[in-house]
Amino acid sequence: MKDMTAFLPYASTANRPPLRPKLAPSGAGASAYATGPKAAKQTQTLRDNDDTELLTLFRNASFEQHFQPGSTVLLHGDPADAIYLVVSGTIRCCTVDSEGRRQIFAFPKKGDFVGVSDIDRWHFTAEAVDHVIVKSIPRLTLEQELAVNISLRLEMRTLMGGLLARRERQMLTLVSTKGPERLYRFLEEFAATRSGGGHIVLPMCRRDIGDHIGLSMESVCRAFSDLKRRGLIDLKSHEKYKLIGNAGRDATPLPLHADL
Amino acid sequence: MKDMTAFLPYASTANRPPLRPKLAPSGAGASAYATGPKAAKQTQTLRDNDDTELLTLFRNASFEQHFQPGSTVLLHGDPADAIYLVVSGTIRCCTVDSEGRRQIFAFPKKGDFVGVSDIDRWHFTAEAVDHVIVKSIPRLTLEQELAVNISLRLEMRTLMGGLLARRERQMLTLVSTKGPERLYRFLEEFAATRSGGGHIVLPMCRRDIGDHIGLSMESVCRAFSDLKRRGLIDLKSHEKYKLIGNAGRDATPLPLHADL
DNA sequence: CGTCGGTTTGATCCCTGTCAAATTAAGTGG
DNA sequence: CCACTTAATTTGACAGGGATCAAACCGACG
Repeated sequence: MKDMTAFLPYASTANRPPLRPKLAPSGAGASAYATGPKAAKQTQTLRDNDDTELLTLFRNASFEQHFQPGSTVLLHGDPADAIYLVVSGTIRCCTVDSEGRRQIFAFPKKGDFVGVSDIDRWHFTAEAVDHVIVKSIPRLTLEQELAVNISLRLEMRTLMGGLLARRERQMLTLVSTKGPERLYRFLEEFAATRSGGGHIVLPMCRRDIGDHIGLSMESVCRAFSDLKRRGLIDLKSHEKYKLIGNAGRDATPLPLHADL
Repeated sequence: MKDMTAFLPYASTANRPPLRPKLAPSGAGASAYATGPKAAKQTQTLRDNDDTELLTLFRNASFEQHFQPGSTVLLHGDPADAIYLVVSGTIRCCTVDSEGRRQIFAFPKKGDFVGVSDIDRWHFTAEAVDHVIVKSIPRLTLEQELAVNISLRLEMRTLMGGLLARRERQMLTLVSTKGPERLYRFLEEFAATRSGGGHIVLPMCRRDIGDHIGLSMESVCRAFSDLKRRGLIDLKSHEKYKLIGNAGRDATPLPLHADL
Protein backbone atom coordinates (compact mmCIF):
# COMPACT_ATOMS: atom_id res chain seq x y z
CA MET A 1 0.00 0.00 0.00
CA LYS A 2 2.75 2.37 0.92
CA ASP A 3 4.87 1.14 -1.96
CA MET A 4 4.76 3.77 -4.65
CA THR A 5 6.27 1.49 -7.22
CA ALA A 6 3.06 -0.40 -7.86
CA PHE A 7 1.95 0.13 -11.41
CA LEU A 8 -1.53 -1.19 -11.10
CA PRO A 9 -3.54 1.06 -13.39
CA TYR A 10 -2.38 1.42 -16.93
CA ALA A 11 0.16 -1.35 -16.91
CA SER A 12 -0.40 -1.22 -20.62
CA THR A 13 -0.67 2.05 -22.44
CA ALA A 14 -2.27 0.58 -25.50
CA ASN A 15 -5.76 1.65 -24.57
CA ARG A 16 -5.23 4.84 -22.62
CA PRO A 17 -7.67 7.61 -23.46
CA PRO A 18 -5.39 9.89 -25.44
CA LEU A 19 -3.82 7.22 -27.57
CA ARG A 20 -6.07 4.64 -29.15
CA PRO A 21 -4.88 1.67 -31.12
CA LYS A 22 -5.94 2.14 -34.67
CA LEU A 23 -5.94 -1.35 -36.02
CA ALA A 24 -5.60 -3.59 -33.02
CA PRO A 25 -8.50 -5.99 -32.76
CA SER A 26 -6.86 -7.94 -29.97
CA GLY A 27 -5.08 -5.00 -28.44
CA ALA A 28 -6.81 -4.94 -25.09
CA GLY A 29 -6.22 -8.58 -24.28
CA ALA A 30 -3.76 -9.01 -21.47
CA SER A 31 -1.21 -11.41 -22.81
CA ALA A 32 -3.08 -12.15 -25.99
CA TYR A 33 -1.09 -12.50 -29.12
CA ALA A 34 -2.21 -10.41 -32.03
CA THR A 35 -1.58 -13.45 -34.11
CA GLY A 36 -0.84 -16.87 -32.80
CA PRO A 37 2.45 -18.64 -33.35
CA LYS A 38 2.95 -18.85 -37.06
CA ALA A 39 6.06 -20.58 -38.17
CA ALA A 40 6.58 -23.93 -36.57
CA LYS A 41 9.71 -24.83 -34.73
CA GLN A 42 12.63 -25.70 -36.92
CA THR A 43 14.12 -29.05 -36.25
CA GLN A 44 17.60 -29.18 -37.65
CA THR A 45 20.37 -27.38 -35.85
CA LEU A 46 21.45 -24.45 -37.93
CA ARG A 47 24.14 -22.04 -37.02
CA ASP A 48 25.96 -19.21 -38.67
CA ASN A 49 29.53 -18.69 -37.75
CA ASP A 50 28.94 -15.18 -36.53
CA ASP A 51 25.96 -16.21 -34.45
CA THR A 52 26.04 -15.79 -30.76
CA GLU A 53 24.78 -18.57 -28.52
CA LEU A 54 21.50 -16.83 -28.01
CA LEU A 55 21.01 -16.24 -31.72
CA THR A 56 21.72 -19.88 -32.35
CA LEU A 57 19.05 -20.78 -29.87
CA PHE A 58 16.61 -18.48 -31.63
CA ARG A 59 17.54 -19.98 -34.94
CA ASN A 60 16.75 -23.45 -33.73
CA ALA A 61 14.02 -23.29 -31.16
CA SER A 62 11.85 -20.28 -31.75
CA PHE A 63 8.32 -19.52 -32.80
CA GLU A 64 7.42 -16.56 -34.90
CA GLN A 65 4.64 -14.21 -33.87
CA HIS A 66 3.03 -11.14 -35.38
CA PHE A 67 1.68 -8.11 -33.57
CA GLN A 68 -0.56 -5.37 -34.87
CA PRO A 69 0.30 -1.74 -34.14
CA GLY A 70 -0.60 -0.85 -30.59
CA SER A 71 -1.06 -4.41 -29.41
CA THR A 72 0.61 -5.70 -26.30
CA VAL A 73 3.64 -7.93 -26.68
CA LEU A 74 4.09 -8.50 -23.00
CA LEU A 75 2.40 -6.96 -20.00
CA HIS A 76 3.88 -5.73 -16.73
CA GLY A 77 3.06 -8.24 -14.01
CA ASP A 78 2.44 -11.19 -16.28
CA PRO A 79 4.61 -14.31 -15.98
CA ALA A 80 7.83 -13.95 -17.90
CA ASP A 81 7.36 -17.15 -19.82
CA ALA A 82 9.37 -16.36 -22.93
CA ILE A 83 12.19 -14.35 -24.40
CA TYR A 84 11.95 -12.44 -27.65
CA LEU A 85 14.00 -11.44 -30.65
CA VAL A 86 12.65 -8.73 -32.89
CA VAL A 87 12.60 -9.78 -36.52
CA SER A 88 11.01 -6.63 -37.94
CA GLY A 89 9.11 -3.60 -36.74
CA THR A 90 9.55 -1.51 -33.63
CA ILE A 91 8.49 -2.16 -30.05
CA ARG A 92 8.19 0.28 -27.18
CA CYS A 93 9.20 -0.89 -23.71
CA CYS A 94 7.82 1.24 -20.93
CA THR A 95 6.80 1.62 -17.33
CA VAL A 96 3.69 3.52 -16.36
CA ASP A 97 2.83 5.08 -13.02
CA SER A 98 -0.48 5.42 -11.29
CA GLU A 99 -1.18 8.78 -12.90
CA GLY A 100 -0.72 7.44 -16.39
CA ARG A 101 2.68 8.99 -16.94
CA ARG A 102 4.84 6.81 -19.05
CA GLN A 103 8.53 6.29 -19.55
CA ILE A 104 9.62 4.50 -22.68
CA PHE A 105 13.11 3.32 -21.93
CA ALA A 106 13.77 1.50 -25.18
CA PHE A 107 12.54 1.04 -28.73
CA PRO A 108 13.74 -2.47 -29.61
CA LYS A 109 13.93 -3.15 -33.31
CA LYS A 110 15.27 -5.77 -35.67
CA GLY A 111 17.99 -7.79 -33.99
CA ASP A 112 17.23 -6.63 -30.47
CA PHE A 113 16.24 -8.97 -27.66
CA VAL A 114 13.32 -8.28 -25.39
CA GLY A 115 12.82 -9.86 -22.02
CA VAL A 116 16.33 -10.94 -21.15
CA SER A 117 16.20 -9.39 -17.70
CA ASP A 118 13.15 -10.84 -16.01
CA ILE A 119 12.93 -14.34 -14.59
CA ASP A 120 9.63 -14.48 -12.78
CA ARG A 121 7.35 -11.70 -13.98
CA TRP A 122 7.72 -8.81 -16.38
CA HIS A 123 8.69 -5.57 -14.74
CA PHE A 124 7.67 -3.57 -17.80
CA THR A 125 5.25 -3.55 -20.67
CA ALA A 126 6.13 -3.98 -24.33
CA GLU A 127 3.83 -2.86 -27.12
CA ALA A 128 4.07 -2.94 -30.88
CA VAL A 129 4.63 0.49 -32.39
CA ASP A 130 4.03 -0.62 -35.95
CA HIS A 131 3.55 -4.10 -37.39
CA VAL A 132 5.97 -6.28 -35.48
CA ILE A 133 7.33 -9.74 -36.07
CA VAL A 134 9.21 -11.42 -33.28
CA LYS A 135 10.66 -14.82 -32.62
CA SER A 136 10.17 -16.17 -29.14
CA ILE A 137 11.70 -18.93 -27.10
CA PRO A 138 9.86 -20.48 -24.16
CA ARG A 139 11.43 -19.57 -20.85
CA LEU A 140 11.82 -23.25 -20.04
CA THR A 141 13.86 -23.88 -23.15
CA LEU A 142 16.11 -20.99 -22.30
CA GLU A 143 16.61 -22.16 -18.74
CA GLN A 144 17.45 -25.67 -19.88
CA GLU A 145 20.04 -24.37 -22.27
CA LEU A 146 21.42 -21.98 -19.64
CA ALA A 147 21.97 -24.92 -17.33
CA VAL A 148 24.36 -26.59 -19.72
CA ASN A 149 25.71 -23.82 -21.93
CA ILE A 150 28.38 -21.77 -20.25
CA SER A 151 28.87 -19.44 -23.22
CA LEU A 152 25.19 -18.63 -23.21
CA ARG A 153 25.39 -17.76 -19.54
CA LEU A 154 28.19 -15.32 -20.21
CA GLU A 155 26.26 -13.83 -23.08
CA MET A 156 23.18 -13.27 -20.98
CA ARG A 157 25.19 -11.60 -18.25
CA THR A 158 26.89 -9.38 -20.80
CA LEU A 159 23.55 -8.47 -22.31
CA MET A 160 22.04 -7.53 -18.98
CA GLY A 161 25.13 -5.65 -17.92
CA GLY A 162 24.97 -3.68 -21.15
CA LEU A 163 21.33 -2.85 -20.57
CA LEU A 164 22.03 -1.64 -17.07
CA ALA A 165 24.93 0.50 -18.22
CA ARG A 166 22.78 2.00 -20.94
CA ARG A 167 19.97 2.85 -18.55
CA GLU A 168 22.32 4.54 -16.15
CA ARG A 169 23.72 6.62 -18.96
CA GLN A 170 20.21 7.44 -20.12
CA MET A 171 19.39 8.73 -16.67
CA LEU A 172 22.23 11.19 -17.00
CA THR A 173 21.12 12.59 -20.34
CA LEU A 174 17.52 12.75 -19.15
CA VAL A 175 18.33 15.21 -16.42
CA SER A 176 21.37 17.02 -17.75
CA THR A 177 20.54 18.06 -21.30
CA LYS A 178 17.83 20.26 -22.76
CA GLY A 179 15.03 19.17 -25.03
CA PRO A 180 16.52 19.76 -28.48
CA GLU A 181 19.78 18.06 -27.58
CA ARG A 182 17.97 15.06 -26.15
CA LEU A 183 15.97 14.78 -29.32
CA TYR A 184 19.06 15.11 -31.45
CA ARG A 185 20.81 12.36 -29.53
CA PHE A 186 17.81 10.13 -29.91
CA LEU A 187 17.63 10.76 -33.65
CA GLU A 188 21.33 10.12 -33.90
CA GLU A 189 21.10 6.87 -31.99
CA PHE A 190 18.08 5.82 -33.98
CA ALA A 191 19.82 6.62 -37.23
CA ALA A 192 22.90 4.66 -36.20
CA THR A 193 21.00 1.43 -36.60
CA ARG A 194 19.40 2.34 -39.91
CA SER A 195 22.24 2.34 -42.35
CA GLY A 196 21.82 3.87 -45.78
CA GLY A 197 22.08 7.39 -47.00
CA GLY A 198 18.40 8.06 -47.46
CA HIS A 199 15.84 9.51 -45.13
CA ILE A 200 15.08 7.60 -41.96
CA VAL A 201 11.49 6.78 -41.14
CA LEU A 202 10.30 7.22 -37.58
CA PRO A 203 7.70 4.57 -36.83
CA MET A 204 6.61 6.08 -33.53
CA CYS A 205 4.52 9.16 -32.89
CA ARG A 206 5.54 12.39 -31.18
CA ARG A 207 4.08 11.33 -27.88
CA ASP A 208 6.14 8.15 -27.90
CA ILE A 209 9.27 10.13 -28.58
CA GLY A 210 8.32 12.52 -25.81
CA ASP A 211 7.82 9.72 -23.31
CA HIS A 212 11.21 8.40 -24.30
CA ILE A 213 13.24 11.58 -23.91
CA GLY A 214 11.18 13.10 -21.13
CA LEU A 215 9.34 15.83 -23.00
CA SER A 216 5.73 16.63 -23.71
CA MET A 217 4.42 15.96 -27.18
CA GLU A 218 4.40 19.68 -27.92
CA SER A 219 7.95 20.17 -26.77
CA VAL A 220 9.03 17.38 -29.07
CA CYS A 221 7.46 19.26 -31.95
CA ARG A 222 9.25 22.42 -30.92
CA ALA A 223 12.51 20.55 -30.61
CA PHE A 224 12.03 19.20 -34.13
CA SER A 225 11.36 22.68 -35.47
CA ASP A 226 14.33 23.95 -33.55
CA LEU A 227 16.72 21.38 -35.01
CA LYS A 228 15.33 21.99 -38.47
CA ARG A 229 15.69 25.75 -38.14
CA ARG A 230 19.28 25.34 -37.06
CA GLY A 231 20.01 23.09 -40.02
CA LEU A 232 20.88 20.08 -37.90
CA ILE A 233 18.29 17.81 -39.42
CA ASP A 234 16.46 17.64 -42.70
CA LEU A 235 12.82 16.99 -41.97
CA LYS A 236 11.21 15.78 -45.16
CA SER A 237 7.87 15.01 -43.58
CA HIS A 238 6.82 14.61 -39.98
CA GLU A 239 8.16 11.08 -40.01
CA LYS A 240 11.11 11.21 -42.37
CA TYR A 241 14.33 12.85 -41.31
CA LYS A 242 17.99 12.89 -42.10
CA LEU A 243 20.86 14.10 -39.96
CA ILE A 244 22.88 16.84 -41.54
CA GLY A 245 26.43 15.60 -41.38
CA ASN A 246 28.36 18.80 -40.82
CA ALA A 247 31.79 17.99 -42.16
CA GLY A 248 33.74 19.62 -39.39
CA ARG A 249 32.30 17.78 -36.44
CA ASP A 250 35.06 16.90 -34.06
CA ALA A 251 35.85 18.59 -30.81
CA THR A 252 32.32 19.89 -30.35
CA PRO A 253 30.12 16.89 -29.81
CA LEU A 254 27.06 18.93 -30.69
CA PRO A 255 26.89 22.28 -32.45
CA LEU A 256 23.89 23.15 -30.37
CA HIS A 257 25.27 26.19 -28.66
CA ALA A 258 24.33 28.60 -31.38
CA ASP A 259 21.15 30.42 -30.58
CA LEU A 260 18.54 30.54 -33.30
CA MET B 1 35.24 10.40 -31.49
CA LYS B 2 31.67 10.69 -32.53
CA ASP B 3 30.53 8.51 -29.65
CA MET B 4 29.05 10.78 -27.04
CA THR B 5 29.02 8.07 -24.43
CA ALA B 6 32.69 8.36 -23.73
CA PHE B 7 33.26 9.56 -20.21
CA LEU B 8 36.84 10.48 -20.53
CA PRO B 9 37.18 13.54 -18.36
CA TYR B 10 35.96 13.32 -14.82
CA ALA B 11 35.39 9.59 -14.71
CA SER B 12 35.76 10.17 -11.03
CA THR B 13 34.11 13.12 -9.36
CA ALA B 14 36.23 12.95 -6.26
CA ASN B 15 38.52 15.73 -7.37
CA ARG B 16 36.30 17.96 -9.45
CA PRO B 17 36.78 21.65 -8.80
CA PRO B 18 33.64 22.35 -6.82
CA LEU B 19 33.83 19.31 -4.61
CA ARG B 20 37.13 18.51 -3.01
CA PRO B 21 37.84 15.51 -0.86
CA LYS B 22 38.56 16.69 2.62
CA LEU B 23 40.51 13.84 4.08
CA ALA B 24 41.44 11.69 1.15
CA PRO B 25 45.21 11.48 0.83
CA SER B 26 44.96 8.89 -1.90
CA GLY B 27 41.81 10.25 -3.42
CA ALA B 28 43.25 11.28 -6.75
CA GLY B 29 44.86 7.95 -7.47
CA ALA B 30 43.08 6.00 -10.17
CA SER B 31 42.28 2.68 -8.60
CA ALA B 32 44.13 3.27 -5.37
CA TYR B 33 42.57 2.02 -2.21
CA ALA B 34 42.33 4.48 0.61
CA THR B 35 43.44 1.68 2.83
CA GLY B 36 44.75 -1.65 1.71
CA PRO B 37 43.06 -4.95 2.47
CA LYS B 38 42.76 -5.17 6.20
CA ALA B 39 41.14 -8.29 7.51
CA ALA B 40 42.59 -11.47 6.12
CA LYS B 41 40.54 -14.09 4.40
CA GLN B 42 38.54 -16.32 6.66
CA THR B 43 39.19 -19.98 6.20
CA GLN B 44 36.38 -21.99 7.67
CA THR B 45 33.09 -22.25 5.86
CA LEU B 46 30.51 -20.32 7.79
CA ARG B 47 26.92 -19.93 6.80
CA ASP B 48 23.80 -18.54 8.36
CA ASN B 49 20.56 -20.18 7.46
CA ASP B 50 19.11 -17.01 6.06
CA ASP B 51 22.19 -16.29 4.00
CA THR B 52 21.94 -16.19 0.28
CA GLU B 53 24.56 -17.91 -1.84
CA LEU B 54 26.31 -14.63 -2.49
CA LEU B 55 26.34 -13.68 1.18
CA THR B 56 27.79 -17.07 2.01
CA LEU B 57 30.53 -16.44 -0.49
CA PHE B 58 31.24 -13.08 1.13
CA ARG B 59 31.26 -14.67 4.52
CA ASN B 60 33.89 -17.18 3.47
CA ALA B 61 36.08 -15.63 0.83
CA SER B 62 36.19 -11.89 1.23
CA PHE B 63 38.67 -9.22 2.14
CA GLU B 64 37.75 -6.18 4.10
CA GLN B 65 38.73 -2.72 2.92
CA HIS B 66 38.33 0.79 4.27
CA PHE B 67 37.75 3.97 2.28
CA GLN B 68 38.06 7.55 3.42
CA PRO B 69 35.31 10.04 2.56
CA GLY B 70 35.61 11.10 -1.06
CA SER B 71 37.98 8.36 -2.09
CA THR B 72 37.36 6.19 -5.11
CA VAL B 73 36.11 2.67 -4.55
CA LEU B 74 36.08 1.77 -8.20
CA LEU B 75 36.67 3.84 -11.30
CA HIS B 76 34.79 3.86 -14.58
CA GLY B 77 36.88 2.12 -17.19
CA ASP B 78 39.04 0.14 -14.81
CA PRO B 79 39.02 -3.67 -14.92
CA ALA B 80 36.13 -5.08 -12.95
CA ASP B 81 38.28 -7.37 -10.89
CA ALA B 82 36.13 -7.70 -7.80
CA ILE B 83 32.66 -7.55 -6.36
CA TYR B 84 31.76 -5.66 -3.22
CA LEU B 85 29.45 -5.85 -0.24
CA VAL B 86 29.04 -2.74 1.86
CA VAL B 87 29.62 -3.40 5.54
CA SER B 88 29.15 0.16 6.76
CA GLY B 89 29.05 3.68 5.39
CA THR B 90 27.55 5.00 2.20
CA ILE B 91 28.82 4.89 -1.36
CA ARG B 92 27.74 6.93 -4.34
CA CYS B 93 27.58 5.21 -7.73
CA CYS B 94 27.56 7.61 -10.64
CA THR B 95 28.21 8.31 -14.26
CA VAL B 96 29.75 11.56 -15.37
CA ASP B 97 29.64 13.17 -18.78
CA SER B 98 32.19 15.23 -20.63
CA GLU B 99 30.85 18.48 -19.19
CA GLY B 100 31.20 17.29 -15.63
CA ARG B 101 27.52 16.70 -15.10
CA ARG B 102 26.92 13.78 -12.84
CA GLN B 103 24.16 11.32 -12.23
CA ILE B 104 24.22 9.37 -9.00
CA PHE B 105 22.01 6.40 -9.64
CA ALA B 106 22.45 4.69 -6.29
CA PHE B 107 23.70 5.18 -2.74
CA PRO B 108 24.65 1.66 -1.69
CA LYS B 109 24.85 1.18 2.06
CA LYS B 110 25.17 -1.63 4.56
CA GLY B 111 24.07 -4.90 3.02
CA ASP B 112 24.08 -3.70 -0.57
CA PHE B 113 26.24 -5.21 -3.28
CA VAL B 114 28.31 -3.11 -5.64
CA GLY B 115 29.66 -4.30 -8.94
CA VAL B 116 27.37 -7.22 -9.70
CA SER B 117 26.65 -6.04 -13.21
CA ASP B 118 30.00 -5.62 -14.89
CA ILE B 119 32.15 -8.42 -16.15
CA ASP B 120 34.97 -6.78 -18.01
CA ARG B 121 35.30 -3.16 -16.99
CA TRP B 122 33.34 -0.85 -14.71
CA HIS B 123 30.73 1.18 -16.49
CA PHE B 124 30.42 3.57 -13.56
CA THR B 125 32.38 5.10 -10.73
CA ALA B 126 31.85 4.41 -7.03
CA GLU B 127 33.10 6.77 -4.35
CA ALA B 128 32.91 6.76 -0.60
CA VAL B 129 30.50 9.36 0.77
CA ASP B 130 31.59 8.94 4.37
CA HIS B 131 33.93 6.42 5.94
CA VAL B 132 33.16 3.17 4.19
CA ILE B 133 33.97 -0.43 4.98
CA VAL B 134 33.39 -3.02 2.30
CA LYS B 135 34.09 -6.67 1.83
CA SER B 136 35.30 -7.68 -1.58
CA ILE B 137 35.59 -10.92 -3.48
CA PRO B 138 38.03 -11.30 -6.35
CA ARG B 139 36.27 -11.62 -9.67
CA LEU B 140 38.03 -14.91 -10.31
CA THR B 141 36.64 -16.41 -7.13
CA LEU B 142 33.17 -15.33 -8.07
CA GLU B 143 33.46 -16.76 -11.56
CA GLN B 144 34.72 -20.07 -10.26
CA GLU B 145 31.83 -20.32 -7.88
CA LEU B 146 29.38 -19.28 -10.59
CA ALA B 147 30.60 -22.11 -12.76
CA VAL B 148 29.54 -24.74 -10.24
CA ASN B 149 26.84 -23.09 -8.14
CA ILE B 150 23.51 -22.98 -9.86
CA SER B 151 21.75 -21.18 -7.01
CA LEU B 152 24.33 -18.44 -7.11
CA ARG B 153 23.72 -18.02 -10.80
CA LEU B 154 20.02 -17.55 -10.22
CA GLU B 155 20.76 -15.10 -7.45
CA MET B 156 23.00 -13.01 -9.65
CA ARG B 157 20.45 -12.91 -12.41
CA THR B 158 17.76 -11.91 -9.95
CA LEU B 159 19.99 -9.20 -8.54
CA MET B 160 20.75 -7.75 -11.94
CA GLY B 161 17.16 -7.97 -13.04
CA GLY B 162 16.13 -6.11 -9.91
CA LEU B 163 18.68 -3.41 -10.58
CA LEU B 164 17.49 -2.95 -14.12
CA ALA B 165 13.85 -2.77 -13.03
CA ARG B 166 14.75 -0.21 -10.41
CA ARG B 167 16.63 1.98 -12.88
CA GLU B 168 13.78 1.93 -15.32
CA ARG B 169 11.40 2.99 -12.60
CA GLN B 170 13.84 5.69 -11.51
CA MET B 171 13.84 7.08 -15.02
CA LEU B 172 10.10 7.53 -14.76
CA THR B 173 10.18 9.45 -11.51
CA LEU B 174 13.08 11.55 -12.74
CA VAL B 175 11.05 13.02 -15.56
CA SER B 176 7.52 12.86 -14.26
CA THR B 177 7.58 14.33 -10.75
CA LYS B 178 8.55 17.75 -9.46
CA GLY B 179 11.46 18.54 -7.22
CA PRO B 180 9.88 18.38 -3.76
CA GLU B 181 8.17 15.10 -4.49
CA ARG B 182 11.35 13.56 -5.84
CA LEU B 183 13.14 14.64 -2.69
CA TYR B 184 10.38 13.28 -0.52
CA ARG B 185 10.50 9.93 -2.25
CA PHE B 186 14.23 9.80 -1.84
CA LEU B 187 14.00 10.63 1.86
CA GLU B 188 11.30 8.02 2.21
CA GLU B 189 13.33 5.36 0.47
CA PHE B 190 16.40 6.30 2.43
CA ALA B 191 14.49 6.15 5.69
CA ALA B 192 13.05 2.75 4.82
CA THR B 193 16.44 1.17 5.33
CA ARG B 194 17.20 3.01 8.56
CA SER B 195 14.84 1.54 11.06
CA GLY B 196 14.29 3.20 14.38
CA GLY B 197 12.10 6.05 15.45
CA GLY B 198 14.79 8.70 15.79
CA HIS B 199 16.10 11.19 13.32
CA ILE B 200 17.83 9.88 10.24
CA VAL B 201 21.26 11.18 9.37
CA LEU B 202 22.01 12.02 5.78
CA PRO B 203 25.65 11.24 5.08
CA MET B 204 25.72 12.93 1.69
CA CYS B 205 25.75 16.61 0.85
CA ARG B 206 23.09 18.62 -0.97
CA ARG B 207 24.92 18.39 -4.25
CA ASP B 208 25.00 14.60 -4.04
CA ILE B 209 21.28 14.53 -3.40
CA GLY B 210 20.76 16.88 -6.29
CA ASP B 211 22.77 14.74 -8.66
CA HIS B 212 20.70 11.79 -7.53
CA ILE B 213 17.24 13.25 -8.04
CA GLY B 214 18.09 15.52 -10.92
CA LEU B 215 18.09 18.91 -9.24
CA SER B 216 20.63 21.63 -8.64
CA MET B 217 22.06 21.99 -5.17
CA GLU B 218 19.99 25.11 -4.62
CA SER B 219 16.77 23.46 -5.71
CA VAL B 220 17.43 20.66 -3.25
CA CYS B 221 17.63 23.25 -0.49
CA ARG B 222 14.41 24.82 -1.63
CA ALA B 223 12.75 21.43 -1.78
CA PHE B 224 13.87 20.75 1.79
CA SER B 225 12.46 24.08 2.94
CA ASP B 226 9.30 23.36 1.05
CA LEU B 227 8.77 19.97 2.69
CA LYS B 228 9.55 21.44 6.08
CA ARG B 229 7.16 24.34 5.59
CA ARG B 230 4.42 21.90 4.63
CA GLY B 231 5.06 19.80 7.68
CA LEU B 232 6.04 16.70 5.75
CA ILE B 233 9.44 16.37 7.31
CA ASP B 234 11.04 17.43 10.53
CA LEU B 235 14.43 18.92 9.74
CA LYS B 236 16.40 18.99 12.96
CA SER B 237 19.60 20.14 11.32
CA HIS B 238 20.73 20.23 7.74
CA GLU B 239 21.60 16.57 7.95
CA LYS B 240 19.07 15.13 10.38
CA TYR B 241 15.50 14.61 9.33
CA LYS B 242 12.44 12.61 10.21
CA LEU B 243 9.41 11.88 8.10
CA ILE B 244 6.20 13.11 9.61
CA GLY B 245 3.99 10.04 9.61
CA ASN B 246 0.60 11.54 9.02
CA ALA B 247 -1.70 8.94 10.52
CA GLY B 248 -4.23 8.87 7.72
CA ARG B 249 -1.93 8.12 4.83
CA ASP B 250 -3.60 5.64 2.54
CA ALA B 251 -5.22 6.43 -0.74
CA THR B 252 -3.11 9.52 -1.36
CA PRO B 253 0.42 8.34 -1.86
CA LEU B 254 1.71 11.83 -1.24
CA PRO B 255 -0.07 14.78 0.32
CA LEU B 256 1.91 17.10 -1.87
CA HIS B 257 -0.92 18.74 -3.72
CA ALA B 258 -1.49 21.45 -1.16
CA ASP B 259 0.15 24.69 -2.18
CA LEU B 260 2.35 26.34 0.39
C1' DC C 1 37.93 34.51 16.39
C1' DG C 2 38.74 34.33 11.51
C1' DT C 3 38.69 31.21 7.62
C1' DC C 4 36.73 27.88 4.74
C1' DG C 5 33.23 24.82 2.92
C1' DG C 6 28.66 23.84 2.84
C1' DT C 7 23.88 25.41 3.22
C1' DT C 8 20.16 28.61 2.66
C1' DT C 9 17.76 32.29 0.56
C1' DG C 10 16.98 35.91 -3.01
C1' DA C 11 16.53 37.74 -7.84
C1' DT C 12 16.21 36.80 -12.49
C1' DC C 13 15.77 34.31 -16.82
C1' DC C 14 14.84 30.40 -19.68
C1' DC C 15 12.90 25.98 -20.60
C1' DT C 16 9.06 23.43 -20.83
C1' DG C 17 4.23 21.91 -19.42
C1' DT C 18 -0.36 23.20 -20.23
C1' DC C 19 -4.22 24.95 -22.62
C1' DA C 20 -5.86 26.29 -27.02
C1' DA C 21 -6.22 26.85 -31.82
C1' DA C 22 -4.62 26.12 -36.51
C1' DT C 23 -2.82 23.03 -39.83
C1' DT C 24 -1.84 18.81 -41.94
C1' DA C 25 -2.57 13.94 -42.67
C1' DA C 26 -5.39 9.91 -42.98
C1' DG C 27 -9.38 7.63 -43.56
C1' DT C 28 -14.36 6.98 -44.86
C1' DG C 29 -18.38 7.16 -47.50
C1' DG C 30 -20.91 9.02 -51.27
C1' DC D 1 -12.54 11.86 -57.02
C1' DC D 2 -14.40 14.87 -53.59
C1' DA D 3 -16.68 16.18 -49.14
C1' DC D 4 -16.58 14.93 -44.44
C1' DT D 5 -14.63 13.14 -40.17
C1' DT D 6 -11.11 12.15 -37.09
C1' DA D 7 -6.41 11.78 -35.48
C1' DA D 8 -1.93 13.67 -35.32
C1' DT D 9 1.20 17.37 -35.78
C1' DT D 10 2.42 22.09 -35.40
C1' DT D 11 2.36 26.65 -33.62
C1' DG D 12 0.98 30.26 -30.20
C1' DA D 13 0.20 32.26 -25.53
C1' DC D 14 0.96 31.88 -20.89
C1' DA D 15 2.51 30.45 -16.35
C1' DG D 16 5.40 27.77 -13.24
C1' DG D 17 9.53 25.19 -12.00
C1' DG D 18 14.04 25.08 -11.80
C1' DA D 19 18.88 26.71 -13.29
C1' DT D 20 21.98 30.28 -12.62
C1' DC D 21 24.28 34.01 -10.45
C1' DA D 22 24.92 36.16 -6.18
C1' DA D 23 24.88 37.08 -1.41
C1' DA D 24 23.94 35.89 3.32
C1' DC D 25 24.14 32.46 6.78
C1' DC D 26 26.02 28.72 9.49
C1' DG D 27 29.05 25.24 11.46
C1' DA D 28 33.60 23.11 11.86
C1' DC D 29 38.21 23.81 12.76
C1' DG D 30 42.79 25.65 13.55
